[in-house]
Parts: sequence; C-alpha cells; structure tokens
Amino acid sequence: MGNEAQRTRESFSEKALRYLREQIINGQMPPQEKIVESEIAHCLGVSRGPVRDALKQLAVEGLVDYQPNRGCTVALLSPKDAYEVFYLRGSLEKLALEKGGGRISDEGLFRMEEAVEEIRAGVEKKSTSAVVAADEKFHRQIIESGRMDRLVKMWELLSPLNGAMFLVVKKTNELERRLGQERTLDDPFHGDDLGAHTRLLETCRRGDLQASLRALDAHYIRTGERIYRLSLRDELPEK
Amino acid sequence: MGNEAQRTRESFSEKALRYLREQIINGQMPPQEKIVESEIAHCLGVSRGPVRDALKQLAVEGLVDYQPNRGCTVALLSPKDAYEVFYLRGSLEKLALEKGGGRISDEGLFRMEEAVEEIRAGVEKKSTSAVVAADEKFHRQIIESGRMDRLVKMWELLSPLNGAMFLVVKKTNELERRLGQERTLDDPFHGDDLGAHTRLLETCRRGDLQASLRALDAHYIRTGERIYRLSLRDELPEK
DNA sequence: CGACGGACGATTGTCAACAATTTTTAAAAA
DNA sequence: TTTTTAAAAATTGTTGACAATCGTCCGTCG
Repeated sequence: MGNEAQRTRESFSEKALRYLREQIINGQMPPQEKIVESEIAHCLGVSRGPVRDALKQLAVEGLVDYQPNRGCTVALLSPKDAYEVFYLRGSLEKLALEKGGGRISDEGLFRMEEAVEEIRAGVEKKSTSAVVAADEKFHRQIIESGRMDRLVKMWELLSPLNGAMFLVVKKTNELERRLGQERTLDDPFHGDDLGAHTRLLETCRRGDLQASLRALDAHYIRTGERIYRLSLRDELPEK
Repeated sequence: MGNEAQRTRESFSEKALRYLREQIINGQMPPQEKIVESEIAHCLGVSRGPVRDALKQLAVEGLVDYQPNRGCTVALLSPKDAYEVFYLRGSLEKLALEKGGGRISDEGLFRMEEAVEEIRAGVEKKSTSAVVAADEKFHRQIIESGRMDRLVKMWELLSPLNGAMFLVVKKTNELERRLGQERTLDDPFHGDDLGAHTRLLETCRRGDLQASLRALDAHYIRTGERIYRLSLRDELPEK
C-alpha cells in the first residue's frame, strides 16, 4: 500500500544523507559538533565519496556548516534561525495559497485530514518524528496547491531545517512553561498545534483564502516570532 | 581594485561550477543537451570528482536536470519556469522590503546607483552578461535590506536561474516585437528596464514601502506573467 | 616570558581505476 | 518487417590512494 514502486535501491549517497539528516534532526549529533568524513564513512561501511555528497547537500539545506578545507560542523540553529525558517515557510505557503486561490483539491483535503489524525496519534505516543512527518504531509498539500514547481522545490529545501526546529520549539515550550505562563492552549506543538491544524484545514475546506492566510499566520509565523522574542528575553540554554 | 582579499585560490569544484554555469547561461550549451562528466573533466583538465560536485550543485539551482544513474542534461526552461522564477524572486524581495520596513542603508542605495549606471553601460555595449551582473547587484541590495540570512540564501539559490532567464526574455522581446506591438517602452530589459530600476531606486530612496512594493511588482512579476501569457498564445520557438 | 616559525598529525581535495548500471548495437526470432 | 534478446559500449557510482591544506605542538629567538 502507498509508496510508489521503488525500482532502484537507494544509492550510498542517499543512504548517508538519510543517516546524517536523522542524526542531526534527532539531536544525536549536537550543534557545532565536528563531522569528519572518514568517521561517518567508516561508520556506514562506505567510502568517503558518498559521504561528501551528502554533506554538500546538507550544507545547502542549512543543517551543517561547511568550511572549505576545514570540514563540517553540525549547524548551530539560533532562535533567530528558527524565526526565519518559520517565517519563510509560512510565507511560501501563503504565496501558494494565493496562487491557488485558496482552493485545495479533494485529494489534498483528504490527505490533510489523514495528517491531522496522524498528528493526533503522534502527540499521544509522544513521537516527535511522527508529528514532524505528519506536519510535513499536512503542509505539503498547501504548498502544492499553488501548482508552482519551483515554489515546491524551495519549500522542500527548507523542510529538513524545519524538522530540526522542532527541537528548538520543544525547548522553548518547556522554558516558557517554566517561566510560569501556563498558557498551554497556545502551545505550538503538543498543545494547540492540533487545533491550529484543524482550524486551518477547516478554512481550506471552505476555500476561504483570506481566512486561511490568517490561520497560517497565526499557526506558523507568530510561533516563530514568539520563539524569537522569548529568546531575546532569556537566552536559551544551548547544550 | 575592489574585491575582497582572495586568500585561497578557487578549488577545482568551484572552477567547474563557474565554467558550467557560464556555458549554460550564455547558451553555449543548449537546453536538453547531455552533459557527460568525463567530457567536462577532460575539457577542464581535472578529474571527474570536482565536476560531479559542480553538477550536483547545478541540479539544486535548477540549471541542470539530474537523473540518478542516467546523468545530466541542461535544463529546459519553459516560459512557465521563467514566470515562476520571476514571481518567486520578486516575492522574496517583497518579503525582504517588508521586513526591512522599505528602508535601505546609505551604502545599499549607493550601490544601487552604481548598478543603475552599470546597467546603462551594459545596455549600450549590448553586453548581456554585464546587464545580468549589474541587475543582480541592484536587487541584492533589496534582498539584503530584510536582514534575514535564510531569505538571502534562498534568493541566491535562485540567481543563476534568473541569469538563464535573460535568454528567454530576449527571445520573448524579439517575438513580441515581431508580432507588431512596438511598445518598446515596456520592454523588460533593453527598453524600459533601466527606467524600472530608476523608479524603484527612487521609491527606495524615499523609504516609501508601499510604492516600492508596487514598483517591484511592475518590474519583476508582471514581466514574468507577460512572458507566460505570450508563450501560451504563441509557442516560443525552442531551439 | 611571549612571539615567531617549522615539523608533525589530522583532515579535506583530487585523482585514476574498478564496479554497477544504463544505453546502444546487432543479431535472432516472430 | 517488427519485436525480442543478448552482448557490447558508454556512463555513472564507488573506492582506496595520494596530494594539498589546515591546526597544533614544540623549539628557537627576541
């Protein structure tokens, strides 16, 4: 069920890419940690070539910093980065919505419903990766509604970073809660995240462009701004 | 004079990247032409490794199509692509302007003036590459006024494609002229392009955000739409 | 005691050869 | 003639070795 026929097994480059992305997004490789090609290569049982390819790609995505002749480090994602990523992703999706007139295909709407369910399940199981995947599935329907290939590509380039941001978001939430403001209702992910997606789905179903744009703003961009402002007030304890 | 100190000579990867970009944007490699790694490598006197790196990067930029195990071809850029690239670049710059409140630093304004001069000179000398470079310089000031690193990075990723689009634009202009509508005043590059930039510079200098946004729309995005509509009405003669 | 400079080690950049895959070619079968 | 099949050629994917570069350590000089 589901997946397109996968005729060729993934290359070693893709394997390394997947591995490194996962390590970074899951936080197993802390920010600013040095990444040595030969180590990764040995660890995966491949040579350095494919690992190099993967690192170059990750540099484009912004998950690692690449300094010529000096090597790679896991990118240190500041709250400002989080803000920018949220803002950009949200802006791109707004562009898509406008281009598509706020209308989403029946199939797209159906997948968005599925995604909402998956988010609900992921939250219950406390599985961050499940939530991230479902969140991506949800928003993918939005970005694709604009029917602009380049727009989708850009959005996809931003996706891995967005995944990494969930870590920052989690920390911020905990911090905020500790600061005493128990407004879990406005919590971006494990609180009202579900509600935000539900509301957004509803406006999309109605085809109400303006309402969808507002809902997107509320869900996405303001979360970024909140994180950013919070970080200015109180440095995040970077590991 | 001018350039930042270039302490390390460019790597072979960068050399190959520059070479291939130039070839493609100048049209010396026609769309859909197959690119064979070993040929390029031999042609540049390097091995395949650096050429591979360059091709991967070009694939991200959208200048080549990369099919695993099957190799590369020069990307075939349709009028719709042109439309999307213009639209996206314009949209990103509008985001930057909004973020920066429509205000641009004195140094930025100065560089924009320089760029306008360079465009004027480039048009006179009929040097497309000079116009492209100056155009990039001009718009870079705008995208940087938003002070969002990720936004700038995305814009930079789009730049090479934008360069390639000048070819499409040129063809479209010729086609349009041949169709009898002698409205060279609305000509995007070798006609009123200079004027559009001048007007945009003027609104930026005043710090008039709304006017700048409108000017940007007129200059950038509508050019894309015009190209797209024109192409629907009359297939562009793809070489 | 601190600044300068050269050897050393670690790591990336590049290469040429090999393996795996795809495309082409040509022959055989229908 | 057209289709099918298999061998051959061309091309990409991968590898291990070598070269170039960078950071560090340690001895020398001021």
